[in-house]
Amino acid sequence: MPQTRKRVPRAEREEQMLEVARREFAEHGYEAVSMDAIAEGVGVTKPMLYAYFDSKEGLFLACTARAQRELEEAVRDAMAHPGRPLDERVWRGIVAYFDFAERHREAWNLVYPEGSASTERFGSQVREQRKGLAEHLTGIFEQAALEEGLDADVARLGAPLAYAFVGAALALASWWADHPEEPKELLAMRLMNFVWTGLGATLRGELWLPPIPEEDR
Amino acid sequence: MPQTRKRVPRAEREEQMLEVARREFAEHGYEAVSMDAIAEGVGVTKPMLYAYFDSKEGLFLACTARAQRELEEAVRDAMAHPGRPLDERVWRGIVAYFDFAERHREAWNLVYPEGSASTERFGSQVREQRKGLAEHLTGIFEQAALEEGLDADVARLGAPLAYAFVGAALALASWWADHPEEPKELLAMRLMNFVWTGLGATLRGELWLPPIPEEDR
Amino acid sequence: MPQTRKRVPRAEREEQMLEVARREFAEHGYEAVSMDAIAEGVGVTKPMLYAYFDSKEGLFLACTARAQRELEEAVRDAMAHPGRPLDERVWRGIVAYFDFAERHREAWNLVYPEGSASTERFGSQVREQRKGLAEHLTGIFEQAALEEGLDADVARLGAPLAYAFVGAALALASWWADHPEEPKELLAMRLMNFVWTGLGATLRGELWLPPIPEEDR
Amino acid sequence: MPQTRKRVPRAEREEQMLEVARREFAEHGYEAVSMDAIAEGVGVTKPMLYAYFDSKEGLFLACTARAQRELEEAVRDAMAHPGRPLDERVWRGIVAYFDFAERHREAWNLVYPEGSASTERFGSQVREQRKGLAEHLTGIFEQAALEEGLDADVARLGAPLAYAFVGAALALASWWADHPEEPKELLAMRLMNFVWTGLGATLRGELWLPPIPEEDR
DNA sequence: GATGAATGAGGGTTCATTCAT
DNA sequence: AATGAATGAACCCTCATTCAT
Repeated sequence: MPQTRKRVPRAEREEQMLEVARREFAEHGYEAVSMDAIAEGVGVTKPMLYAYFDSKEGLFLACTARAQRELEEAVRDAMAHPGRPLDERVWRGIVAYFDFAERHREAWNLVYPEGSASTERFGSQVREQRKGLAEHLTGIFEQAALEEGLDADVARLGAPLAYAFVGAALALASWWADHPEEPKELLAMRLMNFVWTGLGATLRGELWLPPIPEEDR
Repeated sequence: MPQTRKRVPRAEREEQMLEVARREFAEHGYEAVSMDAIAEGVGVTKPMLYAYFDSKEGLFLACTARAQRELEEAVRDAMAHPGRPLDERVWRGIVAYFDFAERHREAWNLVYPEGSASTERFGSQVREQRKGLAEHLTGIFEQAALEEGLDADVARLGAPLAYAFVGAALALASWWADHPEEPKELLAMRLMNFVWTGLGATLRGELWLPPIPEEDR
Repeated sequence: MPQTRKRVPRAEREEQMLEVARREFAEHGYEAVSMDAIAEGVGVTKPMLYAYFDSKEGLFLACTARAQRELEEAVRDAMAHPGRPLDERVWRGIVAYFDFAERHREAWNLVYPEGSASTERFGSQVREQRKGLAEHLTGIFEQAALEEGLDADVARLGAPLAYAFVGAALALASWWADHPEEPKELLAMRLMNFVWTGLGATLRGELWLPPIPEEDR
Repeated sequence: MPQTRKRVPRAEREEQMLEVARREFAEHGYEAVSMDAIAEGVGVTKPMLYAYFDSKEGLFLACTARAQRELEEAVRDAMAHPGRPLDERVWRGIVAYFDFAERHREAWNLVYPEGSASTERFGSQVREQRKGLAEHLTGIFEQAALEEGLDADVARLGAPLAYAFVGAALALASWWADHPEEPKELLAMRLMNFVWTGLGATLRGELWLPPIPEEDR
């Protein structure tokens, strides 16, 4: 005789589930979290989880997708100042990025599960989701390059650099986790300095060239 | 009657085990690999694995530690040209890095399990191991900065930048996995350009400063 | 707000449910069918199923009982030609039997779930229902025997033979499923020839006797 | 710390498992039996079952295959009296059949799970196994027919009749379950009488023809 | 008449790990 | 040095069934 404990409308329950699941997944990783644990955390029984999310995989993917979307939106919004110069917009993006890492640590861990939450076999799917940010940056860079009068070929070089950029930011945020005393703005400034000069030079077509190896001389 | 299948000296067996385990972990991730599968791959029975490595965790950590060490050594060796200028040494390091990613994909996947091999709950331990490279770079940067006459405080700024540097390299290597047509050297050059100018400027004390926000004016 | 989707009178709903349930049970077997699936097939929610049939078991039994009744009626009706000789009546019964197997495959599968729909733990109940046909035949045989002047004791021998008869028919129908090219009438004729001569002889008191075993001689 | 309770060689354990599983499946049907129950019956834990039989399905199929083989062999052996006339050989087969049903009730129930042990979705596989007996009979009938000088076309008619035969025997054995007071030999004689006359006539080419339907006259 | 939300119970399967030989 | 036999503990998932509306 099923004891119906509390009747909560679907949307709300879904919300609760996502919240708990996100926390658990972020903290322990996909494999280490059991559906039982999540259910208990929500105060429901397992079948409800399956009724709403079909499978553990489904629930996990729902969590990451949402976290991804939130991060992307935060950065996007911060950069959406059409009239302003590119460096300022990038700067705002960086700040938003670190801000998000600080204020939504769980979501952030799901997006960049560097050794904390595992992405396991979801690699492809999660990476696909993750591309969003880099692609967005790529677009901005290309456009900016074109506006500055560079030709399309050079502008297209921006793509891998956007990825490198995001990677640098990610690594810095990771480093930050071990040095929480560092103020966020200083961190952002560091990244900006690190990245902006080189980026600017590259987009302007300046080139560093490798020294001719001794053995080739 | 326990059939002693083949008597193989300890060192050799250990080698075989590490090899198989590394391959399996790199390809499927920690959780998805069973001790059964590894034992079968080696051609031994499970108790042997436990006799040599205590636990699954121990075996896994042995794999990552070794992979980590190999990558580190490769980069270190490449940079060990005392007389040469810093830019050249960094350049060589970058090339060695990408080279390693290309030629020892399995080891590389264990070190940077971006969604393929999971690090799962070993986050802390693996990250600890992983620090090696960035720390090494940090040391080099600091020393170079001192040699260039900068004071120690400024030099210490190099640390987070070294992390950012490695992060950028990692992201670029990831991007590379999706664009294998790109020649490795071009990639390395891109990273060098991206990173070197900014790094140099930073180490020289030049500073990009954020625009004063409108609302503060 | 509980959305009352469609108000359908009880009898009609019951009909729909039985139809869907029969189809599902016949195709996948009792255990492999979930109440969810049936409810969805009908376009109702599960509680309705329970309101009408109490339990899964109840629903299933309702399906088989009905299928059983239909088959029985078909054969009965076909044999109900009081004036005609017994062989003709039996012949008509056989034809009706195969006809039913062909035209109401689902119902037939529920009655004789040879490896398709499982009867599972309902063995006793379903077998009880299934007896109907054999018992009916028994009655006819007995009556015919009496009419032919045989005494009651011999007539009673008809009972097991009636079962054997039905078993032979069933097996032949199963064989038919693998040889659908065979015309139904030919099949019926085969069965009739197979069964009628021996049956007639038996009812007439003729006897085949086993050879005296060598070891007894 | 796994408490190794008793060490039993593989072959023996396999035997135990098959025995228990057969009993359980025969009595309650596939779905109603849990691996837990079987394991407990054997005095082992579940993983051992999986180590030896891969899956519940595998275990079940191993049971039925063996039961099938045993029954077939019993009947085959009984009929293997090359010099003797066909009727005697068939008679011996029938007796062996009922004998088996009586003495190995569990195995028999697995082969003909008429409402007791369910064959569920294994229909095709089990039926395939089951064909053996009928096919064997078919062969014997054909050969006998040829020996009696009938032409091949008529002889081939034997196939469906062999199935009908086996079906009749099965039904009779089922009926027997409800009338255990009946001596096995009498049952066999009944079947023989029922079946032999008709079969003989058919193989001799005699034909019962349906009466011309009234409406066609 | 009808529904959405909920549950308890259990089933198959897999795994890391170990004892006895 | 090596193995075959064994286990305890989970885990994912599904199902029949019901309460509150």
